[in-house]
Amino acid sequence: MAKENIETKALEYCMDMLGGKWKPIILYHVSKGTNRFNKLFNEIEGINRQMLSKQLKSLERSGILDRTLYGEIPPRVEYTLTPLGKSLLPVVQAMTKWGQKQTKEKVEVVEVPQNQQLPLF
Amino acid sequence: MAKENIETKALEYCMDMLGGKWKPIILYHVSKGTNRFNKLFNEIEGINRQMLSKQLKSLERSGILDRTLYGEIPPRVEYTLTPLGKSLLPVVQAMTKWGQKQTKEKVEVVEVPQNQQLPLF
DNA sequence: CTGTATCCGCGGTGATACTG
DNA sequence: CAGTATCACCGCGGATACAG
Repeated sequence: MAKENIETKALEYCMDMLGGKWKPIILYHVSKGTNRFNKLFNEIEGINRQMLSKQLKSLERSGILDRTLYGEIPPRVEYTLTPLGKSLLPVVQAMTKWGQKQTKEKVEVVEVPQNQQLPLF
Repeated sequence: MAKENIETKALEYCMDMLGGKWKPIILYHVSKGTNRFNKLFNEIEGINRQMLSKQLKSLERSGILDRTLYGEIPPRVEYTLTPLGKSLLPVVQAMTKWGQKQTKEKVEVVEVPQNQQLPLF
């Protein structure tokens, strides 16, 4: 032992933040400028209010989103990315890019040659 | 409607592949060259055999891992990344990098200035 | 060595209705 | 407009034992 894996901890930490079905999607929409509850609710297909509320609260607790309540009638709430949330966008973007590539290549299944050693990590 | 969100679908697709507690961690270890069952089992702290088996099978079904069984006694199995699996490494790497940064900055909490508009997406 | 079988708790996820 | 309350399902994740 003794070799406590730093990368593993980092991955776990990240998955704690981004885990679940909705969080990356919410982050994406907020990053695009959608910041009000019902707007998010309408744009995110398949979610219901409770889920949206729960996930928003979770993201808020994690320090990824800020929630601003304006004391108006009718009430207005705006969600914005914190600096921490913004730092997460490259990750979301990497996931998006990968997903787009795959869903596209479903059609044009090209023979992918065996890649050589990737020097990642 | 009609505005079916491509990025959202891409994100969902990616989360289907990488979702759950263990998959990114397994991918990371396999990418580092650990490819035998018990080696993975020993290196991944906190997992049990069934979970490892389940996740490996799931990754195999997703086309992310290849499983090679050598007809030897005792049996030997090796897991390797498929091209699809390799294409996923940048995503895992992005998550790792983010997680490392955050866990480090826990100590040296510098005042982070308000970032200007990020042109992501 | 490399798994599978069985059993189970808990929480993520969800539909619906109600509230300030 | 922006949530919360309630109820329920289901499968992930896990402990332990068994198998080829």
